[in-house]
Amino acid sequence: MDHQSVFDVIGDATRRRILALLVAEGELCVCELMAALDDIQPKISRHLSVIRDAGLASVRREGTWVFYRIASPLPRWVRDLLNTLRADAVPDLTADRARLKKMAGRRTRFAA
Amino acid sequence: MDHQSVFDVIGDATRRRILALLVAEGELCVCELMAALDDIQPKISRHLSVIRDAGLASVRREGTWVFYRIASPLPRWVRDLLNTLRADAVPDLTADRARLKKMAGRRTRFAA
DNA sequence: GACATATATATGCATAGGCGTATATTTAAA
DNA sequence: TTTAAATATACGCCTATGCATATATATGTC
Repeated sequence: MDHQSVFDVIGDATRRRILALLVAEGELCVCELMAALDDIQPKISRHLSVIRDAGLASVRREGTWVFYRIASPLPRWVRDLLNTLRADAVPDLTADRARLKKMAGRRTRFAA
Repeated sequence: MDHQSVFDVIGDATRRRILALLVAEGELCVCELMAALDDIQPKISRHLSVIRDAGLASVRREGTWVFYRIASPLPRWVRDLLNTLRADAVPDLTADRARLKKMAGRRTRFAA
């Protein structure tokens, strides 16, 4: 676990929004993150790869969907750092969670 | 308190070393930080101005010396963030504190 | 005022990193 | 095996930022 790369990850606002959502919601797929952040797919995907390469998230594939979650276990200082990414530290988080909740047809394949 | 500028501050390794020292030691002047980090004055000074401009440190002048300390009060999330800058998150901290302790003629003017 | 100490800032350079667009890959279904 | 959906990557562009060096600005002493 490289220290600088961890701080590089949380230095970007989009990545903080993603991490804050993963901390708050657990596992999310790329399309859910697109809906929550209201942003385009390549951007979300590229930031996710940065997060993953730093060892902060792990990936699980299910069909065409790819689910990301906070990696575990993590060093204590990294967990502490991620736990600071609450709504006061990431102001977009509240709106992002609201958009996620309203996401049309969310995980319909599971329901079917 | 601008969120991005706070994360910009802690994104730099030198600034994390400075902040970690201020959290651990309290008030320090520029020359003490130069000794602790074993680095040149303009570099330390420039990083200190970034830290100060972000509202994370406050300044007190005493003769030719300028002392920096962690600003107060700070929003909870900022305090939480700064409190993660312990020795596990800032590996240089231990060596930096050791150099500070050994600093020749530290604060002789106070002793005199 | 002249000088020394401590600190701050300006300048030019080099590099890193984020963005949008386009395209590639993977998986499932028909 | 063609098609569609979901995700990943490549490319060129632009900006931001850190660095070293040089210089400027206090502050105190003689």
